[in-house]
Amino acid sequence: MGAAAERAKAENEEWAGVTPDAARRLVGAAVQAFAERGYHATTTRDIAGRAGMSPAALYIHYKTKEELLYRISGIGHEKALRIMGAAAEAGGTATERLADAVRTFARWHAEHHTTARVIQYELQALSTEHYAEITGLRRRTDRLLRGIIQDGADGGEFLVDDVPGTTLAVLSLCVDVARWFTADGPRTPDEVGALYADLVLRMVGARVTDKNG
Amino acid sequence: MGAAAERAKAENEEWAGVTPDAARRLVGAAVQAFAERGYHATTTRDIAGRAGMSPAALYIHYKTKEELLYRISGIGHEKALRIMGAAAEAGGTATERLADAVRTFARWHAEHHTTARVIQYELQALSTEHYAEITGLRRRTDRLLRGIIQDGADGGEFLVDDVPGTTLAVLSLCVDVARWFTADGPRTPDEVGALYADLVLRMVGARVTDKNG
DNA sequence: CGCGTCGCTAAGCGCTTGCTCAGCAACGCG
DNA sequence: CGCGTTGCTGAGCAAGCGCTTAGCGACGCG
Repeated sequence: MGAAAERAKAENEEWAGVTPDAARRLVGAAVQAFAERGYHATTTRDIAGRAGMSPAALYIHYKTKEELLYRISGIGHEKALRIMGAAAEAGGTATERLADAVRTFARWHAEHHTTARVIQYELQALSTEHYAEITGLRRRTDRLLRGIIQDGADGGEFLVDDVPGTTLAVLSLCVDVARWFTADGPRTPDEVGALYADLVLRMVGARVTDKNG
Repeated sequence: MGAAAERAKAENEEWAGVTPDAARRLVGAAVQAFAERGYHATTTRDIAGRAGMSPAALYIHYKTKEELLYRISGIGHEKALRIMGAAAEAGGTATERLADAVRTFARWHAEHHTTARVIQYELQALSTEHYAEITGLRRRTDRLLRGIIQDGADGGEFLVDDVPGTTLAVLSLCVDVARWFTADGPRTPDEVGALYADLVLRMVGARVTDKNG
């Protein structure tokens, strides 16, 4: 299986929850198009074309183009929230949980940079109601990360002056991976995750136990 | 002078090099509109309206809507490059230069978050030639920052495993300020600059000389 | 005054956009 | 077989887009 085929398969699995098949193909096509050109520069004809359909077929599965973006945003942000939740609720020290959170969160933004770019940078195109709903998911993700950092600061593992500010910076750092990451760059998603986990542990003043300790 | 008037004045000074007056007003209007809605969602009628003109007047000063974005991107990226250059070429230790670079660079992205958002997140709307030109400016900014970090690593001031990766992360952190910063948030641009300078010094393993040392 | 120039506007052109609608082939069910 | 349902297409509508063009009032200059 070639690299392109593998990527297509991974992208298909990402939207496994979307049925029927045509609706899933449309979501995949929309993510690609939105990530490449942006929401407003993408036409419904383009999306339908990529999914192998006529423009009219799109409207059987989605009421509007904005609904497609909303569905993508919802699924993507829920996945991001689950990743952060898994790390926050795992056992271990605050240092271990923070490293795990940043490693998996940053890695996901690299591996799924197409989806991540759409859900992080095209939010403003959502309707007011949908925007508010998605913002709620992001606030929950933020709270989980802040909880880990607060734990570490309270327990003396971390040396942090400004917990909300540091949380914001860490989240910002991970999210922005979606902007610059490309599959043909020099770094794999795993490497990005490892690098970022290391950098963030330094940011919070955690004692690093590897070669830099 | 009210806050809004002060902001308008600051925005006017930002484009002082653009003449005549009508062309400058159009640039200001375009920056606001692009930052709010994005390039593709902004109409030439909207830009002209904000500048107090008819749609046709825009085309006396700029050949296309894209040229407006190109001018804004050029001026903005040159300013960003100058900020990074001033810090890189100043005297002092690598630690001092890095702190200065991050403080001023992050602060500019907060203070001019409207402009910064446009030049950092609407680049893909540029023509191929213009995009290449702007990318050149960004590479120069990147090289300046990498130089500082490399100096600190070589001289033993910093403990950095991956200089290009760390440079990328620092730049990404500062740039992303433009995405989340709002004037009505809890932090001033100065505070963002100070916080980010502290966080970045920790990332590179610099010895911190203040209360955290 | 006469006349060209400059900055601008009202009107609108050609095109693309998001979206709709009538109709059609395939299918399941009695 | 008959018939409704499902998933889709070809054609196209109203609206809005970037951009153009003809022309107008204010001004400087001789």
